[in-house]
Amino acid sequence: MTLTQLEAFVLVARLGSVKAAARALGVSEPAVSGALAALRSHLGDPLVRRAGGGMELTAGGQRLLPIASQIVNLAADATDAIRHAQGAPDLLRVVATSAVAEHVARPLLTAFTARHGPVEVTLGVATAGEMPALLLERLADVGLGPRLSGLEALPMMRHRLAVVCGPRHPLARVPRVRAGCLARHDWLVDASGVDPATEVGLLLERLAVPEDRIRVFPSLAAAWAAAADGQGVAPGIAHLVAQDVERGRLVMLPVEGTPLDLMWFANTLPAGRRSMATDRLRRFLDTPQAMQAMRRADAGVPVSRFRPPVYVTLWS
Amino acid sequence: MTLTQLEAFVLVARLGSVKAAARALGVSEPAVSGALAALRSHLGDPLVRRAGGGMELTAGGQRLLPIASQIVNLAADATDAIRHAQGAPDLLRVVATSAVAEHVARPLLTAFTARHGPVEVTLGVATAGEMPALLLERLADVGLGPRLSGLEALPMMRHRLAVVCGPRHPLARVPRVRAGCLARHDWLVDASGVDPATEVGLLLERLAVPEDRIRVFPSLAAAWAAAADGQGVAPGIAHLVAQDVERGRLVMLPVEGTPLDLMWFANTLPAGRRSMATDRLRRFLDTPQAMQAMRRADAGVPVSRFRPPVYVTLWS
DNA sequence: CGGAGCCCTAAGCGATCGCTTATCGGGGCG
DNA sequence: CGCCCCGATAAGCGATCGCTTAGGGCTCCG
Repeated sequence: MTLTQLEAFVLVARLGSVKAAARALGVSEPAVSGALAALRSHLGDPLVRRAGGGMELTAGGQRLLPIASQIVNLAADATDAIRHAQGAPDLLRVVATSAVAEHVARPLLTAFTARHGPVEVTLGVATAGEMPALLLERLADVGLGPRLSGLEALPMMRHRLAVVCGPRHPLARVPRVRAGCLARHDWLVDASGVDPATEVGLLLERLAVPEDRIRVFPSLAAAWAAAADGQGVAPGIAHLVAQDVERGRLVMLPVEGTPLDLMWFANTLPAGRRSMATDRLRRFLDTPQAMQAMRRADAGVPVSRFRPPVYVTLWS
Repeated sequence: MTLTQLEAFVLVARLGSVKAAARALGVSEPAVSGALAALRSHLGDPLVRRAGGGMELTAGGQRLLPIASQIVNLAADATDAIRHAQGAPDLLRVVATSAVAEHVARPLLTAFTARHGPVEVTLGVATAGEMPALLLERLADVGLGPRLSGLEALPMMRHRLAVVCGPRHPLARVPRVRAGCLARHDWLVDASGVDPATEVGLLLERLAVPEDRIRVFPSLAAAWAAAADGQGVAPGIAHLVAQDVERGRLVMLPVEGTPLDLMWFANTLPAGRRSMATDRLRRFLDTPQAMQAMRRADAGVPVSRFRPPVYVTLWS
C-alpha cells in the first residue's frame, strides 16, 4: 500500500474512470490501472468495478475512499508543514480551464507574485470536470473557471461571451442571426470548447452543434485567427476580441441572447482546509490590482501545449 | 515519502531513539536510520536531531509528527475497513510485558477466541516503555502490563508480587529480611525485570540492586527454576509460584512490605479510536471466564524467544 | 584518554515501484 | 454482427525501497 496507489484509487473513484484519473495525474492509463491492481491485490478487494459506462465502488471501496482521501490530504499537509516550518516560499498550484489559463490567469498570477512576495506559483490547465477531484485531493489549490459545486467559489471576473467570425464569412452580413442556424456552421474552439462543464461547452451543447462541426485549436487565439480567416465561427470573450473587432478583423454576430453575461470563479476548498497562500490569493482577487491585471488583454502570451501534464507526482 | 518512512519517523520521535524504534518494529537499526535519512532528504529537513541522551524534534519535525501519526493511523484504518467490509475475522494484536505474556495472556486470549467467535489474535512481547507508541501508531491494539499514562487502562488482574528463593539459599532461613540487604544478592529475573516501567523493574530500582547482580533469563519460569536451584533470589508472582512454594521447591521470603498488591492493566486507545475486537476483549475481561482463564497457572506454556520481532511490517 | 553507546554511512542484494509501449478482452451501440 | 471504446494485462526498464552486515564518527562517562 503506497501513497501513489491510494492517490490513484481516489482519483479513479472520484472521476469515475481510469482514463480520467490518468489524465488528471498526467500519466498513462496502465500506470493508474497498475497502481489500482496492486492496491486491489494487496487489500484483497476489487475496490472499483466496471458498471456500464462508469465505475462503481464495492463495499470495501466505499469505506476506503474517505480514508484514502484523508491520507492523501495529510500527505499534502505534511509537505506543506515542512515547507512552512523552514520558511520556504509558499506553494500555490493553480489550475484553470484553457481559456482562463490563456488570457486571464497568467497576468493575474504575475501581478499576485509581484505584490505578495515570496510565493511559488504553478499554473496548469485542467477541465472543469476534473477540478473538484484535483482540489479535493490537494493536487491543486485553486481552480479557475466556472463555479464548481461542493467547493467554495469566489466570483473572480465578470465577462461577456459573444459569437464572432471573420468579415468575409457568410453570416457576417446577416442582420439577425437565429440561434438554430449556428449549428450548421463550423465552430472553431479551444480545448474548453469540448469540455461540457464550461460555458462554451454548454453553449455548443445548447445549440446542438454536431461534433463534426467542431474544430479544436490549441488556443483561443488560434481559433480567433482561423475565424478571422473566414474558416468558421468562434466563441469570443468580449473584452479580449474587442481590439480585433475594432480593427475589422472579427465581426461580433448579432445572435439573440448574446453577448452572454458570465462569471469566472476561483474555486477553493472551504476555509480552514486551504493553505495560507490560497487565502492570500482569494483576498488579492478583491483588489483593484487584480481586476486591472485580468482586464489587461495581453493575448500575446505564449500558449502552453495542448494539455500539458501539469501535475508532477507529488511523492516521488 | 513512503508509509514506512513516516512510520519510522513517528516511532523515533515517540520513543526518542532510533534503536528503540528499530526494536519496536523488529528490524535492524540501519533500516530505521535509512528510512529516516530518506525522509529527511525528501523533505529537506533534519526532522530529529541528536541532543544529549535522546533525540529532539526540529520545528519541522514537530509539525510533521501529528500529521505523520494520523497518516499511519489512517493506513491502519484502511486495512481494517477493508477487512471488515469483506466479513473477514477481526484482527486483534496484543502486546504484553514478558511476564504477562508468559503466564496470563496466552490462556486469556485462548479463552477469548474460543468464546468470541472468529477473531484472529496475535500476541507479542514488548517493554512497557514502547507500548504507548505501539498503541498510538496502531501497531498493536491492546497492551497488557502496568498502567500506561495517556491511554485508557482497564484493570485486568490483581496479583501479588513476592520475593522467592530456593530452600538452600542463605536467606531462606532468615526470619526477617530487610529490604536493604536484598541488593547484595543475585537477582534472577526475566526480560521485564530490566524494564524500569514494570513493577519488577521498579522494585529492583527501589532496592538499588546493581546491574551486575541482575541475571536475565528468557522466562520467569526459567528464573524460578534457577532460584529453586539456589542461584539467587527472584521476583515471584504469588499465585504462580504457590505450587512450588507448597512443595518446598521455593521459599517466599518475609521481606517487609511484600507481597506487594499489584494490578495488571489492559491498555487501549480511548473509546472510538479502538477497533471493535478491542472493545470485545475489554468486555470479556470483566467476565468470570476471563478471570478463571487468567488465574489458571499453566506455567508450562512454551516460552517464546527472548525478544521476538513481533510486529511484521504492516505495509509490505 | 579509553571505552561504550548510539547514530550514521557504505555496500550489496532482492523485491517492488512506477512508468512506458504494445496487445488483449469485453461490453455497449450502431 | 462487427466496431469501438475502455480497462486489464504483458513485457521491459530504471529507480527506489527495504533490509541486511560491516564499519566509521560522535558524545558522554569513568
